[in-house]
Amino acid sequence: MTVSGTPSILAKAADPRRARSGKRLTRDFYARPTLKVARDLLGKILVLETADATKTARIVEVEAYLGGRDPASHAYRGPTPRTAPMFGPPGRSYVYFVYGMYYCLNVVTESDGVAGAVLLRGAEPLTGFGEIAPRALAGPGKLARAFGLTTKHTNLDLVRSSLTIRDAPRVTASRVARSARVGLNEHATTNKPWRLYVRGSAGVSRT
DNA sequence: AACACGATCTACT
DNA sequence: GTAGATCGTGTTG
Repeated sequence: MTVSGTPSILAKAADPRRARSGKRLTRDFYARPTLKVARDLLGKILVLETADATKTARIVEVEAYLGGRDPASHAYRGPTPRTAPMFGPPGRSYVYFVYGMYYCLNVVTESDGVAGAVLLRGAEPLTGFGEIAPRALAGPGKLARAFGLTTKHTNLDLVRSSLTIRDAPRVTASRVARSARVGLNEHATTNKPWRLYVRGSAGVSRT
């Protein structure tokens, strides 16, 4: 921010939202308030490089999970072995196992020591899924399964590892929709509209 | 050591 | 719309 409110060239160059399509998102992108990171992750490209292939998909649905003040967050009651990544440095992965058969991928936000994460809930496959590629990865379990992610992929550094996110053009505000988060216990009052998705995308789990 | 349950998905009525 | 699959995790005893 500048004193006048008009972004200087330097401030603009430092803005983590600025488009650098194709390049890895850097640490400063993740080291921000969770809701802003969630919003800006829409349209970005999730990438996993393996010996076989490089899988890529466009992120179209996310949910923000704030730490200590968010009763729906795994981090609400303090760190445990499972949730430790949420309290660690930004730009890491947090993968957890649910319902005895599914994995969910999160991106860790906020500064080191402050809990926060964005759940990746839906994506549009782009490359690396073979001839019979699915048309959509709608739902966090399906997304993680399509990428072959397990708890072995938790706490990986997205800025340095083979699991990463590449920059891509920002989704326009008119195409972004918000709703309450999915699959939470009662606590309707605490279920804020922190689910963000791209209107009309096949990769969105529900509308 | 035992227990209750979950940031889900699929199949079936 | 509802039930069943299936097991790691956190909590309680």
